[in-house]
Amino acid sequence: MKIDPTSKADLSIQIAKAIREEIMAGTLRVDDRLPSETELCDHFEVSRSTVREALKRLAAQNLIRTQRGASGGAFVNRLSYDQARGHHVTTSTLLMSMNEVDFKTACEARYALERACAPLAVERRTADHLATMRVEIFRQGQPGLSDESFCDSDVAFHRALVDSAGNHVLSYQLAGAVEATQPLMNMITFSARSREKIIELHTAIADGVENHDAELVDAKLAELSAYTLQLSENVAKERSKRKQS
Amino acid sequence: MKIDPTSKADLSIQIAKAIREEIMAGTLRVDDRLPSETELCDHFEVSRSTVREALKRLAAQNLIRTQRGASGGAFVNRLSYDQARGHHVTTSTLLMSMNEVDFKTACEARYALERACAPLAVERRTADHLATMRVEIFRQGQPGLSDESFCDSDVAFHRALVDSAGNHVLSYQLAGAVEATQPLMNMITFSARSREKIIELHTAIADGVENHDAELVDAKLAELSAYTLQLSENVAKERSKRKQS
DNA sequence: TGCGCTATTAATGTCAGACAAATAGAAACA
DNA sequence: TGTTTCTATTTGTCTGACATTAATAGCGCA
Repeated sequence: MKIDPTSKADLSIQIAKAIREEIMAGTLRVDDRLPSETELCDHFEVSRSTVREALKRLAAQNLIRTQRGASGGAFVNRLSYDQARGHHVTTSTLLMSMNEVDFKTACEARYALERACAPLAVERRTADHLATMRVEIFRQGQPGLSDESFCDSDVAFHRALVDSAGNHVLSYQLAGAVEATQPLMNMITFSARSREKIIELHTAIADGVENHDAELVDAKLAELSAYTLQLSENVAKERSKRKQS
Repeated sequence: MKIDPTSKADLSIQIAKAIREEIMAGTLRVDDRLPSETELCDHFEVSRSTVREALKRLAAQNLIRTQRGASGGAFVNRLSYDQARGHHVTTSTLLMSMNEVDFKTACEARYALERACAPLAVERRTADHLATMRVEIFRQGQPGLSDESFCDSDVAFHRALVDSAGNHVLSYQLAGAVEATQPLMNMITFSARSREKIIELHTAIADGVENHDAELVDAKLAELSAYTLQLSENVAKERSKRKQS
């Protein structure tokens, strides 16, 4: 646990790295207390500001949490699925918006992954998951629902589908793919007719999950993927038409 | 872009959040320069240390990069796939080790996702991907290879498989699932016989990808998944036996 | 004119010391 | 014994200073 003062890298980066490696190696375990800021200053022979900047870096990754007061300090944080999911979604969303990922690529990735959940979902789905899916389908059919709310409900539906596979790790990994496509989905205007079609597919998927029919779920997800893609292409066409005129 | 000084949350957290939201909303775009630290101090009415801690938080998420010197400053960073992948792998690994994810769950998630790539991989694989896969298979057959190196090669093989699907987003999402299982895989001792079996399956997969045979790839991945799981169960049995004696 | 060196300047990185605020635990007290 | 107060410890914030880096303008000189 040492740093190289001659290195070009900023001291706070080096210190953060040193501590991060101790956490990943298991030398520092969940809920262990790190030395106090003053002790870290002594150890690394840097000022308190530098130590603090290093700790903030770690806190930004949810690796540590801090507490004030006597017997406070910085503690190794247990990374929860929720925290990790939130991070993953943020990063995925930014990655896709900054690199101008086209709808086709995003859509393809999303449905490929979702279809991977189908066999597990039909096997393990609980009444809770089914209920959530049905509720969201109902919401989607409400008249006067904004496009944005429709998309929100869509995400909730798909999240329930993914969760019904009963595998935390899978749910976490898919959150990025599913939720990060939402901003792209929000750019699509869903006509009453297209909503009807989507609801029909959602219903078929929910039925398939309920009846342990993996093949049906897979087929309907493929259809949904193709249909979503087609809608996005229509939007693209409309836009280029408007540009010309 | 304001903060609430009466809030309980730390100022540096609030400031980081405010700036992060501007980036996510697109108000601040890639390569835009943020105001200098001094200007941010004036704007948020806090000290420079506080502003700096906020910036370090954002830097830890690769959202900004900083440059010294005149015309330096903090710039909105374009999140690269590599950076995002690195983050994702780190987080996934920690998530799995801290929450004591069992091998079965991790393995199931990993292979479910990998099988989702198969149809795309057989369609789009390039000569490069195939060559990488063959090279790794060759490495895996070298005598005297340590278990760790064998696992490294295994990861490289699977990464090539995933990449051959030709979808950046998919590759990014799967990196977490594939690479984060490596520490768990490293706990398995691969006998000469089990290595032989795995190499056989890898070869069949590579053949399937080369010959555009999605069904074969899918089947062999399923076999590989089952076999890996079986190996891990043997390890678990051995361990419990040793405990009793 | 055009090239190369230097000084300036503006920005981040680091340091030092102070005070504020929170909190747990000890001490004093009813 | 229960409650309050005090104290010590630790993180959060502020202030001001200097170090380091790097772009740029200015200057001298061929």
